[in-house]
Amino acid sequence: MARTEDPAGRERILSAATDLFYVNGVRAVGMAEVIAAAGCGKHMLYRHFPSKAALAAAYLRRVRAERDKSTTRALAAAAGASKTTSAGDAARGIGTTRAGEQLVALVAEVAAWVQRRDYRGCAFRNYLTEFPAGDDEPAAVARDYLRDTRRQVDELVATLGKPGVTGDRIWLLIDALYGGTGTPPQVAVDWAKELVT
Amino acid sequence: MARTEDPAGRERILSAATDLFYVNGVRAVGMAEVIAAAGCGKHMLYRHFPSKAALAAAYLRRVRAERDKSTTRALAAAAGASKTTSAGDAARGIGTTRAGEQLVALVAEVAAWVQRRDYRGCAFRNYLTEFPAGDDEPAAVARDYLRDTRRQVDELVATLGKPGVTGDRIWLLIDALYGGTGTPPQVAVDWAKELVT
DNA sequence: ATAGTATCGGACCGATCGGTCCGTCAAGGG
DNA sequence: CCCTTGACGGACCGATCGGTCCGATACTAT
Repeated sequence: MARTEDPAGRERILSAATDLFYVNGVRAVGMAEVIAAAGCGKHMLYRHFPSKAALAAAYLRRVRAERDKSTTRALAAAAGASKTTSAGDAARGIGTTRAGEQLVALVAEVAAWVQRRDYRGCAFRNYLTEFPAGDDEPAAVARDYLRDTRRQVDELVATLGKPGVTGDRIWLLIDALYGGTGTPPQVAVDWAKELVT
Repeated sequence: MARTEDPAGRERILSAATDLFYVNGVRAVGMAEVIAAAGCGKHMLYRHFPSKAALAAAYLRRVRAERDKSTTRALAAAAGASKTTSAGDAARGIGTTRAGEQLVALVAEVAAWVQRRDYRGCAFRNYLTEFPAGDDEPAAVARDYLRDTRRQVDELVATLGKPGVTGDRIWLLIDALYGGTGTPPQVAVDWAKELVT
């Protein structure tokens, strides 16, 4: 091999694709646009990502990793100085008051997320809207994310002693935040606080 | 003129386009597909709708008309046997208890809407997701709908004697319903009832 | 210095896009 | 009866899509 195999090549490509896909939508962005933004050749792109679907899947996985990290951090902070790393572990073995605080923290984390500059909706919901009949790899990544986060809420609510409708209501608030059309996100956070007390 | 000028031609085209656009997304549906589904020639289609954007705008206007009719009917029913036709008139001049019932009726109407067979999200939100930077005619129709319905909620809440946050919370429930990802819609309706009592 | 290899960037492919144009045909009125 | 009129539907247009291929280039290991 001659050069160093591409040190940050894949990262540059995926980073550029992430920005473009999220801001403009996956369908609206062509591979040529990604190549131009990444400053590489077609060779490099198709070496790392053999198709547009593979690139889109990597984009969604990247967003998911970012979301999971932020969520896990928020849950851990709400659980106190616990050294738990996975959300599932955090949900189990913590007192019910902790579970309530964690649910509020979960809603607050989403509220903070949707207030980011250039927030343009949930990347996973957006993808499923763009490809409603899609059964390809990125669609699976998107659906897995929604299923897993929904399960995360359910587990926390199960730890809490509240009636079963609380989980649905928390998830209602999260859905509202992700698809929000102007309502101040703090309203959802305050409402979640009332819900768990 | 020879033939009858096209009695239901425009209707057939718009009906076919509405189904295709809503189910598969505007971007994913080509004009040839609309033509095939409508069973007409290209001539007819481009006579009634000079461009795809015009057809998409007509599609959204059609959905809006359907939504407005259903909403107005629900509001009138909640206001009693009033003979008001416009939602704005219904909101004004009705007692505060009526306004509360109307807000619940509004949420219930959306809940019923999202439980329709083959519901695939809010057509207006979907379009804005597919064309995030769109400043064309259909985007304006979509944004107008969201703005007007939001204003409708605000007016009803103003009639009600509740604190200002109630309007945001009602709208939160409506946003959650439209972008819902599995939560039973009745949960939102029940929550709205608690909210206005 | 030279051989070898990885990258670049553009030519190129077939398919499809929205949109235009026109030859053909059927129907209704003089 | 013919003749006007309008719809059909396919040919066609330029542009763009995702994806392949290849010549030119530049760098590294020997």
